[in-house]
Amino acid sequence: MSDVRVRFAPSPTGFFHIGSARTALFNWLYARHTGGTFILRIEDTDKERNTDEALQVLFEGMKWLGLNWDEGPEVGGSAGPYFQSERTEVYREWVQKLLAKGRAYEKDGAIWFKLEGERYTAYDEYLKKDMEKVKAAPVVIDDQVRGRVERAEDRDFVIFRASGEPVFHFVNVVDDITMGITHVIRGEDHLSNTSKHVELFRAFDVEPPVFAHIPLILKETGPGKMSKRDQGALIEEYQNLQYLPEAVRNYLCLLGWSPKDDREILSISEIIELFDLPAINKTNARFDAKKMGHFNTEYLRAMPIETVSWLATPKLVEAGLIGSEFPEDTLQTILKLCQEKIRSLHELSDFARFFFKDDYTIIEKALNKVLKKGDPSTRLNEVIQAFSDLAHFDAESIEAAIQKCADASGNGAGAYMPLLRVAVSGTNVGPSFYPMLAILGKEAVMTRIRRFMTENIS
RNA sequence: GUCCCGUUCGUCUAGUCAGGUCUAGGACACUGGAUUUUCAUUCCAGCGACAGGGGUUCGAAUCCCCUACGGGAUGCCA
Repeated sequence: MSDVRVRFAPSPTGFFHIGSARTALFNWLYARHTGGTFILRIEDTDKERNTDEALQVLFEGMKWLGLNWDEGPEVGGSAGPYFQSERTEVYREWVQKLLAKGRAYEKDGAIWFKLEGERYTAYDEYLKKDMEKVKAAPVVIDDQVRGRVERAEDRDFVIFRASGEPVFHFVNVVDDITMGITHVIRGEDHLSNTSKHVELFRAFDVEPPVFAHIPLILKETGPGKMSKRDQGALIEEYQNLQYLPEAVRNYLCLLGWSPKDDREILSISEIIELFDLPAINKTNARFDAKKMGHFNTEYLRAMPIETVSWLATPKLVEAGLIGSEFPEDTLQTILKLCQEKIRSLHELSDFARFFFKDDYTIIEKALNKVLKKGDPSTRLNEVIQAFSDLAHFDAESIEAAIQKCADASGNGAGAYMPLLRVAVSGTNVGPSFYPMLAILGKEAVMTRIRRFMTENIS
């Protein structure tokens, strides 16, 4: 156990943004790497935006990604409460310290933090008016990611609104002090705010924590950072797509960090061991949905069939394809065939439907393609004949039977396989062909071929 | 406007701190080929980058300066 204490401090907005998730992840990784403590603190000072559902989205997203917290909501801890909405007394007490020291003052009903330095008035281009400015000494931070960064604040800023509610910069610093935070790992969008925060730490006579500002995640196309409206920006989307959380987490780790060798698929324990602050990139990373999908596919393929079955069963039951008593060994045989073909679990119900149900739809395009060449009825009648002679309907026998038809007609097996596949599964894309027929069984295959002929070949 | 941060294949990145082993490596994507007498998988190959300029040096992707471009901040949002 080390004395490292890091925190993830989201404000509940009703969605879990991929950038926030990555910030949470990096904090969690650092805590686990150092044997420190990972704290979850809810920054809900903006009351209107906070609802219980919003909180649940956050908690569920964190848990889904495997980011368990050591202190915070639900688990408690000695530095609580962990909701800023419940820390009003703490903030009142701490703002008094500044007031007493003359480092804060009231104006327009709000409380302002007072910078130290020579004062003058100057026109502000951004605010488009004259403002009182301060020649404050520059703040220097030794950022673990970006190195030495120097910046000077030049205006007093509000720490308590006229409404009586404290402002982000203030509560952030007070909480980091009272919760004993040693390392602040957050998005680069806060880098410019850090001088405000360091000014506050100093005004409280507290040594600031170590800072590490991580790069942002940019939208896939177009300018700017990922916004909640962009495709793939929300963790909920991956949950809905039934992506594997390990895959999402692995991809997120690699957005702004790398193990410094050619490895990409890494177990979480390997990542925990290798992860460190100075190894984080300085450059913003652009989100890539295809690469994210690639990780999911890799993880899915590597998954033990028992796990695939365990994950897939509820989905298949929900889709009405199987009952809960479906034989496990048959299910696993089917899933094994599907596992190597699908890219994500959410494709499974559609992909495997024909294994369980006769009501699969025949895809128009596939049908036309397959009916266009040769003489489909003749081919299928040959197959029916060949199959009816089979004593054992296993993959090898089926292959031999088709081969026999192909040899006899001189057409090649290519004239039979796509046609048969459409007849028994409705599509020209699917699992490995011969094993697939074997699982379906002779009776079902024959019935489906006959039905196909009467319904689709005039 | 001002301030802060950044810039290697289309994208994620290795290499930069400790200059030569870099005719710049890997992955995703894309293109082509082989395998599968189907679709997919797999395998192989190809395409493809040090933002530009100046300097330091025997030697620069790597160090310094300038420019350009990108991102962020500049709220009584967080």
